[in-house]
Amino acid sequence: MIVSTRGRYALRVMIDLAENEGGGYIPMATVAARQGISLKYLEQILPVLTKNGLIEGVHGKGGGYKLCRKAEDYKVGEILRLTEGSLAPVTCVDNTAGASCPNGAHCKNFALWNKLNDIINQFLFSVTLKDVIDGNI
Amino acid sequence: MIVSTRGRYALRVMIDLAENEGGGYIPMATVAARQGISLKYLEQILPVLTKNGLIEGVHGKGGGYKLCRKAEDYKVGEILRLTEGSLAPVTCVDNTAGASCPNGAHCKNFALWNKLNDIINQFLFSVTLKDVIDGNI
DNA sequence: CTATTTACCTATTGACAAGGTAGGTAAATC
DNA sequence: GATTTACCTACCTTGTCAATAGGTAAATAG
Repeated sequence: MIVSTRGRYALRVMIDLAENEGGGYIPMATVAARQGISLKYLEQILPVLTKNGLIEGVHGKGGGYKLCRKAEDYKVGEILRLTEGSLAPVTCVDNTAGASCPNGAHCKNFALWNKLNDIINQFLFSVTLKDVIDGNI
Repeated sequence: MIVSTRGRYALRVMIDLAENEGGGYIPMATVAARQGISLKYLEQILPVLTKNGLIEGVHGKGGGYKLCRKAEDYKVGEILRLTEGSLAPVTCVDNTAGASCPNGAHCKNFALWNKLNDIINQFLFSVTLKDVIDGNI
């Protein structure tokens, strides 16, 4: 699997925030209930999105989360890469842990995995959050 | 990860068999040594390839393995799907265990995952074993 | 100022797969 | 009959997935 529940849930949260935005902040408990996802689990997935400026979180009563940009200004790949850590389809091309294959230059399969990685990234970084919401795939 | 060592090793074995073929059968111990892969591990990866007619295995002295077709007649995706079981990038579109999402019709993300799955398959089933050997990627 | 609401942080857990190791059996050849 | 090879079954260790649990800190309402 390239995308686990972490990335899938994050995407659903972003879509939920986009579809229900009305200027104010939306508590994560509301989103969790609406989406049928464990609040506690969501709470440990989201911080990476706030730290990287995709969403804004405000404490206290009246607080919650809000998108920082318009839906068309988010690439799906951006959301997934942050929450998943890596979108590499095979360890050989996974650079996140400096783990990419040292033998890459000599391996006949390396070009194959590299191309596969490119294709996946090109797709995921071409689709916006708005595209998903509008069913524009 | 979409492709684990099972698929990667299988691909390397197929390439090794293609590059070293000379009419006879090649013992897996030879391939394992050449590729630096555990023989015991390879032995439990290969049976699915013989059962599905990709390679032929012959017992006893002078035996070993041999490709059944020419290198240009194998699709990389074929080898990987058999050894990995599934190439689905996300459980939502994984049909191998009848596990594909029952809510697919209503889920906004389903189309996204479906397209991603299509793109990956289209690529892997367009590349042949010969393409990999020749660096034609 | 106090109580409440919310985000945010840090373990812990159970299930499962990945990546092997180990030890054998059955078939074919010399 | 001995050796070579494929083939089969069980086990093991490590790590990740998907949560659960129990808190702390900040902000607001009253």
